[in-house]
Amino acid sequence: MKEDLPQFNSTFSIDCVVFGFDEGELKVLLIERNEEPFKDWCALPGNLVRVDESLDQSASRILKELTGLGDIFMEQYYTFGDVQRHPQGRVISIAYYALLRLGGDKALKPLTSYAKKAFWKNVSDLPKLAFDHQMIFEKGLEKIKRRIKHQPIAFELLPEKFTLTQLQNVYELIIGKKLDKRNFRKKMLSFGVLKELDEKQKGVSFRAAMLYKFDRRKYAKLFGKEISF
Amino acid sequence: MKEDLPQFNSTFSIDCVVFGFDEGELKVLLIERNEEPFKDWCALPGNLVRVDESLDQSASRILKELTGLGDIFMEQYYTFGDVQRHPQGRVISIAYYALLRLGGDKALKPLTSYAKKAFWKNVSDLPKLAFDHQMIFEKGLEKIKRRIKHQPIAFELLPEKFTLTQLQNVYELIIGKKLDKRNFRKKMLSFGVLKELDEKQKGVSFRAAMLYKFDRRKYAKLFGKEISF
DNA sequence: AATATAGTGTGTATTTACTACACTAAGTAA
DNA sequence: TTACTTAGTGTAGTAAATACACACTATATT
Repeated sequence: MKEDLPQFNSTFSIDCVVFGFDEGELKVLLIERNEEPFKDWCALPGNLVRVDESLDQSASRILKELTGLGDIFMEQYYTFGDVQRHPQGRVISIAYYALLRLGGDKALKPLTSYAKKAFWKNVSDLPKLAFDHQMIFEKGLEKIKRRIKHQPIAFELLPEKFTLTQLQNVYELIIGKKLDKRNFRKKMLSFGVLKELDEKQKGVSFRAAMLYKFDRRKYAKLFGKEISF
Repeated sequence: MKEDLPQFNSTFSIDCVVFGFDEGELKVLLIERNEEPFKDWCALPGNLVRVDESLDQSASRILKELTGLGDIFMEQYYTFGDVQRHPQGRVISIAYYALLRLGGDKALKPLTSYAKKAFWKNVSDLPKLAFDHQMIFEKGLEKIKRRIKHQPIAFELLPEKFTLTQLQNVYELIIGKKLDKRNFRKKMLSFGVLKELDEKQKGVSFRAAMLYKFDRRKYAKLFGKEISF
């Protein structure tokens, strides 16, 4: 059974649920497998953990190979270890979610070196996934839904400079309901973690909105006070 | 290196942070190791995962061996995988916390079949721990601190029947600050997940308090509404 | 028997946070 | 210059969280 797997000293793998926000949609990065098992199926990007790397390093490596980017916001959230989850033997998978800035300038395309095909899919329109990746995805989505309510992770999905409307869109998408614009702004600004820039949105065919950025210093000063929606 | 370890097909282990509440203190269950490495050191209870059991099953088994009890509240919370964390080779450890009803009647003693010694220690007074167990413990404590603010896990630390004062004690201990008694009661009762019994505390040298129990049915009906402190 | 202690049990006023809601201003395109 | 689209703002009512004061019960100590 195990002989089919590449030679690493143990069989644990990392799987990543990579979220991105673009064109008002929440997307997730999938690959198409070109090996058995589940050849030609869609799957979450992942790989075996090498003997000489930590779990976080392994996840970073996978993301780097996949996107070409380093320094991506990423967190381990659960480990899946059902006996039957991999048809060729016992493989335990440590799952990470990652949040990626897609918006605006550079429309990020996954690298083809990593897999035959890699592409963004709207979270509300996923194909069937290989292994137990459906479950891994769902648990990941649930986690960021919970987390966004208490911690400032929405910014990780937006470009450096963003408008309050974009920010609100991210919240609405992830939480899954509409928010009142005035209340949203009031509350968001009241946390004091946003910096208003002297700059406006460009290239839009209507009144340009003010740009803001997330101010990590100010956030650090809050020290545990919750930002919550 | 790896040859020193027992023969399981892969080297994953489970480590458990078992919390208990007794005599107004939050305690954690430790063992004294009687094998190398870290012979005679204190450590968190844990064991290797068997090929034919899932992670949850493995954690349940360890808890059963340790306490003799089944059906313990327990949750996986993080996986530790630094390359150097085990001196004899690469061992990835999946960490669980468990909450145990110690209070009142049966003062739970850990079974000696599991380890030479096993004992309860006050969380604020821990000895040095083997491996990276200090970190595993700290992360576990952090997790339940967070969780108790949003989900009804405090009940898992109390006997079936408990008083509101006991419940408040648990909250204060875990959250780490004093709460106003009247407000605590009002808020706690307003969630509607407690059932007042026709029964009072016994064997106390002062006015006996009303007993309550947590009503799982009512809680299930809330469906996502948060209980929060 | 008096007193100190430690716990239960209720009521109310104040402050704070949440919600609902509609218009004007600015920029673009035709 | 007009039509269109999105940005941006304030207030009032309601609900929730907090802070606070007192009365009652039972026991232990002197």
